[in-house]
Order: sequence, then C-alpha cells, then structure tokens
Amino acid sequence: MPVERGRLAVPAQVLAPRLLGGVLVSMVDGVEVAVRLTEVEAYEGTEDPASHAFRGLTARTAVMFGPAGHLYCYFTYGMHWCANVVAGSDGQAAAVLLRGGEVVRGADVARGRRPAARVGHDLARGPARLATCLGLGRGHNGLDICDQQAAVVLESMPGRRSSRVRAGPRVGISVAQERPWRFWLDGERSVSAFRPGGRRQRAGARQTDTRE
DNA sequence: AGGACGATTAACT
DNA sequence: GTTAATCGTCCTC
Repeated sequence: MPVERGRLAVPAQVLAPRLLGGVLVSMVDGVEVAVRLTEVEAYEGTEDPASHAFRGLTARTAVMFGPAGHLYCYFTYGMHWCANVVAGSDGQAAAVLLRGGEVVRGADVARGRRPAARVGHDLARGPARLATCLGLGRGHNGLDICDQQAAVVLESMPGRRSSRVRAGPRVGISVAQERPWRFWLDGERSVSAFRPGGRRQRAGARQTDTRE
C-alpha cells in the first residue's frame, strides 16, 4: 500500500529527512522502475527565497500550493525535468526535491533511459537523473503518489529516522544558502556532489573595465 | 514582444 | 577546473 497522505502533510523540513530510505515506484511506458531515496532538499513556503513559490502562486507552482502527496515536476535549463513531493497542508507551498536515489528495481530500464551512466550508483544520482530514470516529465506534474492506481507511487517510508541522516546547505541555489535544508544518507554513493550555488554575473553588469 | 535566468548535466581542457 | 546545450517561466517594457 502507498504511504498515507497524512504522513506527508507536514512541513517540508520535517518530511525531507523522513523520505530518506523511502521507495518511489514508477510504471511508465509499461515498465517499472523503483528508487530508494538517498538525498532530498526541502523548499518551505513563500518565505523561502530559494523556492519556486517565493513569488507566489503561478500556473507553474500551483501544485506546490495544493495538498501533500502530489508530484511537483518542473522543467529547467531547457532540457531537464526534476521532481518534488508536495509537503505541508493545503494552501502552503511546501515541497521536497528528490535529488538522489538508488535504483532498486528496473535497473535495466533505468540504464536504457540513462545511457551516459557508467555505474549503477550514477543512474539516479542528481535530481534530473533521478527523474529520467523514473521516466518522469510534464505529464506527471500533479500526480497523486498516495493513489495506488497512479503511474507513480510512494511505496514506503521508514518508520524511524536513520542515524545516517546528515543535513547541510542546498545545492545550486544562489540565495538562502545558510539554511541546512538538504538531507542525505551518509555513505550512500548515489548522493550527488555538493556544488555551492553561485550567483551568475548579470548580463547587463559590467566587469571591471581594464581598458587603458 | 523581448530578454534574463534557471532547484542541471555531460563533455571537455 | 570550464562551458555549451536549450526552452519554459517570469519580469519588464
């Protein structure tokens, strides 16, 4: 049976570490892939400047504002899809980004979707890689993963917190870097490399003028 | 209507 | 270490 929605309707910071070790299963294009989550990040409400919901409700972020237990899938960098589990109560914009996991079923399918991966622990190491392994994309945005009939189901979540849970800054963001809302399982090879998010130089900004 | 930028990845030096 | 790929979303005219 899928995880009950009530267990997910908690703040993202609370849900995120609880998801570690949980198993998400997809049945897409007639084939099954299951991933055991090893790395996640919390995005908490409209007060979190790193969250897509920071500027309020839009068509893109609407799912984040809805009830817990749905997928928030978004497209980024012109080519990648990433997936979140919506957290919090209805009306709160909370979600947990799935950043890494270990493929525990359907590794052959995952390898077909991720030809660039050389080793098993790279299949779902990174948020876009994880989504690719599971075959997730636009059509899965808003999906209810507490529904056993859904194409993507949260199959299980640990009953208690592992002693291997670690916390630190989130990856790839340029604001609110002090909030330790990234969680991972220490020692797992499918945990992505930490890259501090750098603020890009704006196109209009001038570098120091070095002309004579 | 136009432009900046992104919760990334893969390939390269 | 660096950078290109590539387009939806949101902000500003």
